[in-house]
This record gives sequence, C-alpha cells and structure tokens, in this order.
Amino acid sequence: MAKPRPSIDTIAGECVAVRLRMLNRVVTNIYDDALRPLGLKVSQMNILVAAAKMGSPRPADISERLHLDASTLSRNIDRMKARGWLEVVQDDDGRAQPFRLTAEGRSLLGKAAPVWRVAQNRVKELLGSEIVQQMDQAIARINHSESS
Amino acid sequence: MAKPRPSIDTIAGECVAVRLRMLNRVVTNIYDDALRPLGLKVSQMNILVAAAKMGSPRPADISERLHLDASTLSRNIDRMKARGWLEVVQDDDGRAQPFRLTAEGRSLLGKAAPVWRVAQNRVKELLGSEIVQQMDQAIARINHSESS
DNA sequence: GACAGATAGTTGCATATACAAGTGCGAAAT
DNA sequence: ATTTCGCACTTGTATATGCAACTATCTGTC
Repeated sequence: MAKPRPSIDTIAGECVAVRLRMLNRVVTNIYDDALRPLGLKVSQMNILVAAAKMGSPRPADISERLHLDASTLSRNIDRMKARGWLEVVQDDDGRAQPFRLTAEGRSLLGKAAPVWRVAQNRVKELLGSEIVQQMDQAIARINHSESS
Repeated sequence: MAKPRPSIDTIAGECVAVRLRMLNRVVTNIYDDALRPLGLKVSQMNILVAAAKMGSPRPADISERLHLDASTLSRNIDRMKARGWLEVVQDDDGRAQPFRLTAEGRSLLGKAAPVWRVAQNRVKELLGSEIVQQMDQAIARINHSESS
C-alpha cells in the first residue's frame, strides 16, 4: 500500500512540523524575554551576529546562510537600519546593498552577549544540551542536500 | 568566572535559537509548499488536527497544548471560521468559545492527509527520521517542567 | 552596441506570532 | 448581595515570514 491515508492520530503523533513549530515558539519566547530589556529580538540578534561574523555581507549572503527569504530579510534590515544598528556599504555591483554593523549595533551586540548566555543556558537545561548537536546534524544534511 | 561575555563566534556556533528558527523555516516551507494546492497552511492544519483529536476544545485548551499564545490562536481561528472550516459550539460557561470542525473542515483535513504524508516523508529523509523522537523528548521535558 | 537572460533587491499582500491592555463572565470570600 | 479576584477571549500594535510580481543592474551572445 503506497498511499494509505494517514489517520488523525498518525498525523498528530508523528508530524515534524507541529513539533518543530512548537519548540520554535517556546524557545524564541525564552530568548525574546531575556532580550526585551535591550529592545532587541532574537530574530534581530541573529542577523547582527551573522553580519558581525561576515563583515559586510550582501543581503543575499545572509539570506542563503540563514535560509531566510530575501523579502523577509529586506524588511528586517530596514527596521534595524532605522534603529541605527546597521548601515549600507558601497559596492561596485550596482545591484548589491552590502551592509555592516554601526558602532551602536556593535555596542548593542556586546550588551546582548551576556543576556544571550543566560537564555542559552536556560534553554539547554530545558531541552537537554544534546539538542545543539542534533540540530547541527539536521542543518548539515539540509545544506549538503542543496549543494547538488 | 561566572560571566565571561560570550564571543560572536561562540554565539554563532552554539545558539539554539538560530538553529531552531532556521529548521523551522525550512520545514514549514516544505509542508506549506505541499499543502498550497489545498489553500491550507501547515499552521492551520495543525489546528485542524488538534481540534479533530480533541472534539470540541476551547481555544484555551489548544493554546495550552500547542504552546501558542491565546491572541495568536484567536485570530487563526477567526480566519478558519471565515473559510468555513470551523464553527463555534455552545457552552455553559459564558466565557468559553469551544469550536469544532465543520463537515467542510473535516473533508479538507481528509484531503490534506495524503499530502501531509508526502511532506512528512520528505522532511524525515532530509533531516533524519530520529528527529521526531528527539523533538518528542524535548517537548516532554518542557511539559514536565511546567507541571510544577 | 542591442537584446536576452540571470541576479539583487523591493513592494503588495496575506498569514503567524506575541505583548499589553481591555471586556465580559464566573467563582470565592465577606 | 457585593466585592474582589481570576479566567477566557479580543483588540491594538509591532515584528516575522513567504509568495508573486516588480525594478534595476549586470552578463553573455550576437
């Protein structure tokens, strides 16, 4: 039988999406709670970290590395530019809009780091510290499957 | 040293949130792509499944089970009522607004089931089938930690 | 050089998400 | 009975997310 219609119980009991989305909500809320005093959300901190690590990336570089839609990223960057955390960099290619952290953005990231540590520890205690390894394996498989 | 400020590399290399959010985007897109011909998103399918399994749940019941904010769920349910997939049920408690699937909602869920199977298989192949067990363990820990 | 096709980014639209604050109902204490 | 407190849900606001369609730029081909 190739296509026995899965029952409600099968879907509820096995669906990866419902589990992943649930964990995402719980974990995102823990980081966001911790970062709230800084006026920063974890989604934005992730972009700050990626940009700090990459130097002066183009949106397309971040988009690819984070598996984030270009249009989503475009508007996230807008908000962060409006707050003075990011600034654009000139580029030969007239299409590209590379950006980097401003001094203010770097300072904010510095303040966020110890707060991140608290949330990170709380999440690892809650979910088990193996979770990082497991997710890295899953992500490696995704990235590998795309290089074909 | 209790609080050595974590470096950018440490954050980038260990952060649970960035990994979980990335996986969530990738996986949600796979299910949403598969379900698009039905005009259904996986977020909505999850609510249909939970409601089908629970009978006539109150929003608060779903909210608790899925770790979903009440206000988020309120508007998700609105959209699904507007599409004719859900209907409200009378309740003694004047505060409660329990709901259930309409015939149309049940029919849609029936059509979604085989489509779900295709996406589910694709995701398990991509991420490894152990992922379901691993996430169930994490969720069990979360639910256990809340019962205190 | 002109045109076709690819690439980078933006904008319109719809949905998902959560916090803060509000409304309305119920229950418990007095 | 009234008051107080808590629960269930809704509404205002802001952010995040992605698809479709668009503009601008670059690149290769002729």
